[in-house]
Amino acid sequence: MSQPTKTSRPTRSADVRRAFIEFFEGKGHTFVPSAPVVPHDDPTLLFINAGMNQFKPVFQEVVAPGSPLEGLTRAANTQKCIRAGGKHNDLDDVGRDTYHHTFFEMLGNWSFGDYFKDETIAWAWELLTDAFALDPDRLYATYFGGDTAKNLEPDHEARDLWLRFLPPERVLPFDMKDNFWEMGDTGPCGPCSELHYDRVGDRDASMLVNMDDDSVIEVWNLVFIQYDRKSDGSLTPLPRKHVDTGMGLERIVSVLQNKPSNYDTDLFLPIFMAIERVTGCPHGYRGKLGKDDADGRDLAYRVIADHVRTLTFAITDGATPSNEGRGYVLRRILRRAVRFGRQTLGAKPGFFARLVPVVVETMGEAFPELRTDPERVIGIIREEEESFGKTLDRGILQFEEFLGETIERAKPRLDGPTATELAKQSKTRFVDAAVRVKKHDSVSIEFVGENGIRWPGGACGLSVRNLGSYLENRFGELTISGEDAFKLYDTYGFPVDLTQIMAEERGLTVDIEGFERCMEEQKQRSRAGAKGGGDDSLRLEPDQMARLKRMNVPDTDDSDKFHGRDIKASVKAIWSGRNFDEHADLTTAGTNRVGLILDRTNFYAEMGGQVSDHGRMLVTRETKSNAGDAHNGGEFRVEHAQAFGAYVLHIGRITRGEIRVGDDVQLHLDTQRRTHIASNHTCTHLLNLALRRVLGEGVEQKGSLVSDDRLRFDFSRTGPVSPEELGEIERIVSDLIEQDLEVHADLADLEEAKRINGLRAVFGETYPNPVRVVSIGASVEDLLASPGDERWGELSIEFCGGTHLGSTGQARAFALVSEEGVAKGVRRVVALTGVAAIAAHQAGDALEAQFDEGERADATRLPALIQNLSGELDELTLAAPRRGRLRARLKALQESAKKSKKDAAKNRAAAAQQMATRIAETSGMEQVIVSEIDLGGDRGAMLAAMGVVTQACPTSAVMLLSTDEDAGSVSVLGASPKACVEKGLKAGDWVREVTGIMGGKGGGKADAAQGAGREVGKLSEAIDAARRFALARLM
RNA sequence: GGGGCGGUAACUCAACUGGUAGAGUGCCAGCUUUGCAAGCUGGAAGUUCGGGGUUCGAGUCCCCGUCGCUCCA
Repeated sequence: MSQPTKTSRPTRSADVRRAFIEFFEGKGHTFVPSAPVVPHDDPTLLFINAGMNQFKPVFQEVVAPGSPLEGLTRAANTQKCIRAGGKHNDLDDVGRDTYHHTFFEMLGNWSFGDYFKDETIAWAWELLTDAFALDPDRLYATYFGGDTAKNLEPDHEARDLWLRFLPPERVLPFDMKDNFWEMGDTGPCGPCSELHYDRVGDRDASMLVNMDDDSVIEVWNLVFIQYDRKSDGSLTPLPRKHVDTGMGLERIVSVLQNKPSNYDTDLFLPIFMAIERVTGCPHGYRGKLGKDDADGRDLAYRVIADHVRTLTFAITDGATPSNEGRGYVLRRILRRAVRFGRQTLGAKPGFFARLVPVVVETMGEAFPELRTDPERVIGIIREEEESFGKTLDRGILQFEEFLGETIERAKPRLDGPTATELAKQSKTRFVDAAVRVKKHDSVSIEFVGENGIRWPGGACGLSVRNLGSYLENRFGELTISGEDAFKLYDTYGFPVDLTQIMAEERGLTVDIEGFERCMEEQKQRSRAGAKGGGDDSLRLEPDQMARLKRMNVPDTDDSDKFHGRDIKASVKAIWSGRNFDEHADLTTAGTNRVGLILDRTNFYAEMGGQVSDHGRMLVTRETKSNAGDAHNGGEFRVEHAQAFGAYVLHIGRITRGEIRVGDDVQLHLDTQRRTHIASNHTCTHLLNLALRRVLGEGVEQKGSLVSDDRLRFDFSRTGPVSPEELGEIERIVSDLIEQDLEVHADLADLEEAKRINGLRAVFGETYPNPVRVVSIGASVEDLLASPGDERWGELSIEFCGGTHLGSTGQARAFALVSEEGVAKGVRRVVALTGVAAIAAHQAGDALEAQFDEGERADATRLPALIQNLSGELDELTLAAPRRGRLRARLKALQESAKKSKKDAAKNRAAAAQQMATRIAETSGMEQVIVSEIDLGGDRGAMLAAMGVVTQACPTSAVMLLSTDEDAGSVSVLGASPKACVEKGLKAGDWVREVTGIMGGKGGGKADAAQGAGREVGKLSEAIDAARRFALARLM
């Protein structure tokens, strides 16, 4: 008995999204746009997998000052999520049911220490029954029923709040597994409460809740974060309680549209239509599952639709398919989709990339970032599809080889061609295009190819006839070993089930258990390897930060981090990595590193790609309580400084005496290091500007590292940067240094600053307000006075919190030292400044001089010179443009060296030929020719001579000996024509015998052999022995 | 982070337990042929990814590096 709708129910997915957000905006929530699915700054997370990810710092109470999250108490949004690769989701399940996805949207509302269970539950009820107009009789609520073993009370509070809206029989308790949420082993956690919806209605479905029944599904999970779990397992109530809710958009839309499956909604139907069009599959999506979907066609539709969403979003947000980390997850997802498309739907190569536009079209309004550069996404996917095709081709060849070996093992001898030969013949047919038929014996094999990839079976046309039954008749059942199947998978990326299909078509089976065993071993190995490297860096986990707060340790005041002068501060805490200690000294701390927290600091902590300052701390006044002690003047060497939330941890070693909490210390920066860092940082900005000038506006910063000895800058760009362009970039930066422009840095209002013409900000980065603007060549004041001024477009203006030079001239010099690709579409340059840059330029000058000399040098000296120059060219730190030029010159030198070497060889060969002709003439038709020849150690020439002699005297056994005075050895070559071999003279034995006499070794084949003797003096003895040996055999 | 496989002529790939680096395609020249992805003959083209080692001798074996592919974490 559904009541009349108070509000008209939203049905289009776009309306559902909007209605949800507007509902919560109406309840005082701030709309915070979805974070990118690729968490660039969180290496522990492959992808954003829940709405709360971007709010983690708020829950952990570690929001950096000035962050957009600061002061946030209520938020709502729809968050794009990817679940794949982690423990959460098995990729293979996606598409087999109606609700697993690798990509989905999570609608959510949050309270950060603001409202709690009462409002959360009331609003959830109001949204579903009023704004979404769902039938209240079909809703069931669950709450946490407590856990006696863990000493946790049932959440009666939530239960009672539900009873305001629902009868008791539809408010159900569940255990830890279903209704208690934990982020990790430690940290914030708490009970949760879920809303479930009965798709059928007019019944009591309470027994079906949480039973994995397709008709009764969870639609909304409300998490009440009220505890903090300590490392010892105990729970303490949080001072500030939070709410985190999540409602899967795909699922709620299916409910609102009255569809039995997420895939039957308007989120997927347009994609299905596009798949039908792009694959040319004659049948559309039917929505069948499992047994009803016998040919797996609907499964394929679902897999492809899900995966194209994932790939489109992930690539848009900056990830790329690759062979490691999250890139690898993407690669697997893409390949899975491509295989389903090609195998089941008969799609043509490149079909998957053509699905990107439909995703952009349907989702572009909610997620405008999709529209920025869809061509890039299409390009990356297309390339990846193509390389997958190559992988499969290689795998097919390898499969044929293994197949041959398998058959060979089963029955070593065959009449006619061996099975291996058969497989090899068929292999060449694979590589050829179109249709070929190979006939032999009773075997007829037909392969039909299609633009590079040949799929076995069905739709795409590869069929192998008769081979299977032929083999079966001859050998009975054959099995491809687990090792072979695993090797195909492990080394060539060839999917096992494809191996199975191909084996079956040939009447073979695959040892799957053996395969699994190999797989398990591989996993063991990887895990063992992963444990090796321990991370010994000192870190402050959220747990410890909370503890510092309770110890009343104030946030570190870092407002002195820019000026670089010494300051005084006092020690507030000492972190050993395990405990907060009262003191640390040489003996207790030993060589271990400890972390100090001060009330204020002038150290710049590692941030935004800039490394931290180094320096020293000297105890100036000891704490009164210990004034009597003899712990005079402690000294601490700071090797690293890192910010954790609002605390700056100074990491380093005690170098003298002792440091206690409460001590006053003098902070002394390593100013030389700081200057180097500033120089590299300022030049990074100049470089950014120069890159944009030379390579165009398409240059987007993708990463940056500023350290004391170099700077590294990654940017978007397809294809390498030419040496000319590099030279131009280097010149522009050098010019800007030459001009000695003043560097300005000031805080500005974020919105105002964003309007400045020519401002560079990093894509996807969030900036605090007020934001620090670093401008080179114009004061921030001037910029803000007329933000639209065209002149600013020519300047370097960036949001940046780093340390910089006072003016560009202090950098003194700049040298680009390398340029390389780091990922598809991303290039990396490394550069030096200051003395290091000057040194690089000087080294370049010196090397250039050597080149000048080398180009005038005599041909005989050239090889040695080239070796030397090429070594230096690789070893020396040089400016990249110059390196490019010198490489070209080296190439020219090598060419000319090669030419003279070839000429020399030709001359020697001519000489050798003359000598050889004379030998042949004087020897006549003797059966055995043993002759000394004067060719030094030049084996090539000797071989040429041997060729002449054997050609002139084809029936003679020939041995040539040449003394190499320099090396003190005698090279020996022997040749024995077929007739002589048959009589028992094998060239290998002959040479071995002769070289043995001269204290050397040698060997070879029966018809030709070579070796060398060590004792030049025994040459004539050896020659006599050679004759005797040969004649004895030939008698 | 831990494994597996690979890098040879412009391209695609051969080369057995270490023993004179080859084939097809393409290129160049000539011939034949007045046409279309034609035929014949000849030719040029190699730092076998870089460096070190073992060896009488290394494309091949060992070590280091580099690049590509691939699996696992």
